[in-house]
Amino acid sequence: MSLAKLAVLGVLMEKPMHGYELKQYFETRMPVFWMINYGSIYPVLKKLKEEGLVAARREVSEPRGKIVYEITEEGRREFRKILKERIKKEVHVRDEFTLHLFFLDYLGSEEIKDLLIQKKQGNERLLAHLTEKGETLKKILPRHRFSAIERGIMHVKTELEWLNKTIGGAV
Amino acid sequence: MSLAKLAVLGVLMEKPMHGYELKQYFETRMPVFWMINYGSIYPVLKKLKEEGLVAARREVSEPRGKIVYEITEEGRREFRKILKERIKKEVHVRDEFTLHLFFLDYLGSEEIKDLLIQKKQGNERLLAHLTEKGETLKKILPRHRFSAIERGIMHVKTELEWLNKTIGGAV
DNA sequence: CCGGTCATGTAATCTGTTACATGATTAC
DNA sequence: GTAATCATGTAACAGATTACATGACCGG
Repeated sequence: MSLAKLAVLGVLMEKPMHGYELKQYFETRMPVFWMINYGSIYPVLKKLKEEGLVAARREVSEPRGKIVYEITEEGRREFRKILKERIKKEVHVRDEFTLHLFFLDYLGSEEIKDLLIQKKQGNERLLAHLTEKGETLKKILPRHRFSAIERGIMHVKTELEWLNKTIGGAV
Repeated sequence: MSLAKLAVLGVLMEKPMHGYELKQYFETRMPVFWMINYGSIYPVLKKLKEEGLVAARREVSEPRGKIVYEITEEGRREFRKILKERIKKEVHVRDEFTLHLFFLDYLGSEEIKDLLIQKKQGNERLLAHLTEKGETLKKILPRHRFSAIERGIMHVKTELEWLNKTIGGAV
């Protein structure tokens, strides 16, 4: 199962939704952390329906309007199964930025410093944003969803620590 | 430019290589941090050649053997330009595991605990591996390539900190 | 009635992985 | 001579993004 399918199925675990609403959900409830676009959502919903993991119904009141998708019992079982499997998969430290860092020595030391300072500012903005978001979300989010945000904050702080150290060392 | 192209070009910045050698380079010099497979390497080399970013020459001694690729001056310029551009791009906290965490509350608390403990063990193994690797690489790697490894270690430690906290809280 | 946003969808494209296919060279 | 590994490449597929296309509905 693709990540996009798992993501959609996971959101539908909460309540039935239509495609447009799903997009908004990602934008407002998992901002910064996850995104998905219409070019994925509709094809994914179609496939999930074909596999019997979601059921679709057109709102009776709106004959040409929204199509609401509801996760089926089989969908819930499958979701839990796949989620567990994926989490078990190997841990990795593989991200784009790591690759970029491997090549950083090919740039000039002034350039490097500028780039790292820019990164630092970006991370500071992100930290401020997450901290604020975290405060307001603390009470209303389910336990582990909040702890996912906490985790994000911790990693951003670590990134800042590393950036400060590296910028300092680059003087 | 795709990540795979940047990765190949970045490795060729060090010295001319043939396809098979490139694969080994990633496996031995950036283990855990980055990987690339033949199905990408050869098509990427072909494209880079067409774009004039690398030059290919067949080893004279081996008429049917290795094709050595060397980065061109234009390739070097382009590599530095693209690397800077990519680093400037927005900071993100988007990874598969984050998405999975958002859905963790749909699993049972025993299952969650088991999964987190498994993750912890995986991260401990990874930390041990990186620490050992880091020790031996410290002297021989260019400055920022080493600091990329340090960064990896810091993030793995943060992950462990978060896992311990979360496992503790889940009791 | 007109602009925004709600709502659904497809087509083209890009990137990357897996699997397959082939053959040379080296070590035993 | 035969197994391992060196070496290059293609084809099929999977996953996701971007751009395009369409039209309903609502507020001013």
